[in-house]
Amino acid sequence: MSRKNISSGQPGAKKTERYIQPSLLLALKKKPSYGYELIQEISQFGFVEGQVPPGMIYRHLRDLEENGIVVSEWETGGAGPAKRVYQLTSEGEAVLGFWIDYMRQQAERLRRFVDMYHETVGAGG
Amino acid sequence: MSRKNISSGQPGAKKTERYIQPSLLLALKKKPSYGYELIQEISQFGFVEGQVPPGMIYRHLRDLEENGIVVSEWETGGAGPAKRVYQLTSEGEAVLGFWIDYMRQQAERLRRFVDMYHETVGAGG
DNA sequence: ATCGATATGTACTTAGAGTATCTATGTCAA
DNA sequence: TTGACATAGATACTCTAAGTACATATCGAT
Repeated sequence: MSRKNISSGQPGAKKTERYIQPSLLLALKKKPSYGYELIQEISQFGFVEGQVPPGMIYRHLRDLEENGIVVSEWETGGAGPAKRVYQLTSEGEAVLGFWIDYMRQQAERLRRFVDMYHETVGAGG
Repeated sequence: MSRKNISSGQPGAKKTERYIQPSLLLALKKKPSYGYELIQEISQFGFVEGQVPPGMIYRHLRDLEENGIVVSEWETGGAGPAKRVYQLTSEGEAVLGFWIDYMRQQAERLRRFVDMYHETVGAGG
């Protein structure tokens, strides 16, 4: 087919907003955690279907740590290989605060948009 | 500075969800329109600050037309240079419907996320 | 000692956003 | 009648971030 997949750019297609960073931050606010566990935790928030591939999580965590939003330390005790346990910094708390603000506003914009759609349809469009 | 800008990936920073495609589709559902006018129209929805650069709009419109979501025709009458006027196809209406569905769900997820944050904070986090 | 599960990490590719620039046409005024 | 300006559309280039695949290390069980 020369024609591109019609679903490119549509909602369930590929590039919908996944909110991985704020999900990690909120999970870490609840309790310090590590990569593999965070993969499970953030699936609860519902922004991603299935599980986020580990590579992405570790990339995010590394990035967050470089920016002082989280800090980590190795936890060697316990079963299995050592875990790198992350926790929020106070800077991270602030960043999460910004995210929450943005997300509340975004939710509001989305609701307004959906309302406008229904008004348009309802008015005989 | 070797350290990357701390705001990378944060909400007001760069890569927040802009919903340009559904904005174009809803604007076109309200009435057929053309590039320059659409730039004005979609700013009302509030997903982008300021105005979207023309290049992006035309890229989107071309993409939408390639996928049969909109159709266009030249309107030579009227003042100024000719306008390429777009309108939704029935397929486009369906796509907008999917977007609306997704956006309502996304709004719901965002609200839940924000609620969870406040529960965490409120519970003494 | 080797196999699988857990856990973390790196490398490669590509899609999409951002940015800058370019062309064309009509209007208006000098 | 031409030259500047506003409108309108289009394209090319760059760069970031997401997606994907693969690689490494450790521990426990058999």
